[in-house]
Amino acid sequence: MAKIKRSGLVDEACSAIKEMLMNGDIRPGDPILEVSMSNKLQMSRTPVREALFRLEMEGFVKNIDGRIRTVVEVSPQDLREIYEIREFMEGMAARLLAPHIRKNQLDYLMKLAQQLDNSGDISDEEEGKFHEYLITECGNKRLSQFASLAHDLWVWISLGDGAHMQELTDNRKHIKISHVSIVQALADHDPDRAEALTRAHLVEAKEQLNNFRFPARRFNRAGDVGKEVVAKKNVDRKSE
Amino acid sequence: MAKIKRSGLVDEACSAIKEMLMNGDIRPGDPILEVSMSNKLQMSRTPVREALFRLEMEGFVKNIDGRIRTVVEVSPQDLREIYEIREFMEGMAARLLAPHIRKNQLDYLMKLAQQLDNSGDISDEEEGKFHEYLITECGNKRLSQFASLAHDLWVWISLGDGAHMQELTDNRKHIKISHVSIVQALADHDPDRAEALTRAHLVEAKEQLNNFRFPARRFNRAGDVGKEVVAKKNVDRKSE
DNA sequence: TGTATACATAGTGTATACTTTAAAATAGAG
DNA sequence: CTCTATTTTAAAGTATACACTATGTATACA
Repeated sequence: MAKIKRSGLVDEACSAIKEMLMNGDIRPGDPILEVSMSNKLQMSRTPVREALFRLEMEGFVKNIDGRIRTVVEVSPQDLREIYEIREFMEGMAARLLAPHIRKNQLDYLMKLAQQLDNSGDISDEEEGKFHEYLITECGNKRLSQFASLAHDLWVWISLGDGAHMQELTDNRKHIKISHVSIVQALADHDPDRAEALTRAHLVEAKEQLNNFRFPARRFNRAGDVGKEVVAKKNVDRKSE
Repeated sequence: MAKIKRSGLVDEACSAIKEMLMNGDIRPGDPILEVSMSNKLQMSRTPVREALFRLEMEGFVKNIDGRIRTVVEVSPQDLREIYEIREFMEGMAARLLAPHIRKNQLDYLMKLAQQLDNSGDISDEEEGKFHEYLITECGNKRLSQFASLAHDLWVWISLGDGAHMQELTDNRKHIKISHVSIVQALADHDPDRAEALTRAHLVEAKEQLNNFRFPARRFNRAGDVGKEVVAKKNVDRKSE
């Protein structure tokens, strides 16, 4: 019997570190050292190393001078880039989906869209579901992969400033382009309209974001990076 | 002064393997074993391993059952996906570039575009330059990165069937949407037109491709994969 | 002869020891 | 006292040894 169980630790390390990122245990600018991380995760450097490489490719970690790895600090520029990519990717997904979309897919999307449009209180999860469904069903694996990566990054960044995102959520109701209209375009097998509406929907959302000022630095750290390296070494628990 | 020279071998391994791919020394379906590769490259498994992970993320290598890595076999589906991504990415790049494009950028592009449109004999390199310039100058680093990756993949795939690509080149002249018209849209700072034309240009090129039938398997291997593992092993033994 | 089980093998996953490098600290000279 | 050169050191890069697992093969038994 094929037991596909290989390569456990690197996946484990990867998701553990991602969780630390999501929880805010490690924050932008924080150094990530192979040894201390491997201690923390109770494994050797090797799988941690690989996990860090992966996270680096995925955009969570950077290697500024080729020496010490740190959690990336998200600039307004980065935010813009990631949002732009979402716009295009999801627009593309809608376009690709339009010609071939099946009835059960339409049913699922329409149900979700109606919920989203009618409910004044939109949860990020529900909203995410809609957009993610377009991505995963579009039929282009590579696109799905890259877009879901961009999505993960976006989620992480969003977590960095809860208050900001709250304001955004409160103002989702002002978005004029409805989810239902997107689904209708899909139902009509109209790629141009599907793409245009999806993208416009996200552009509107972006403008909402802009109205509420992107913070210049979304994760404000009190400490200095250089100092923190030393502190990290001496006692991993000391954070302030 | 600071000599940024770290992590030499993994880069070396990466480009060496990529070159093997480009040269056709290793072909789709061929197994890639860490040990034999590290012997071939005169280095230990560790950097080779990392290089292979990177190449796997980049889409050149796959790990079918979680055990043995092989060079990916490009299906027509894959081809379609990669081309689709190019379409959207380059369209996106043109859109992003349009509002802010500078005079010297326009000058460069226009010169190139005129060469491309006038010359009946279009080299892939020249054609590539134009599209790559859009990508690199669009101002979205992440897009650039992903798109240039897709570009590399495309180049590799293209190399797999010279004859096919020759036919394509011969028929470039039939493409109706000129490069100059794209540059004009950029000069007018018209994002919609820039995007639409760029994408349409690539769609046309794709249709040319379709006219000449995508081969179902672009790299026809005589041997069987399983056999080749054994053969490879024996050869390596001999060389030692 | 066919099937199941045990053993051999080969290849990756993981740990660890060793090497290199760059940054920080310290000492020495101006 | 400051600036530079040298030593120290910490962290990543690299090599290698070891562990685990799946697959293939051979043998024994039905």
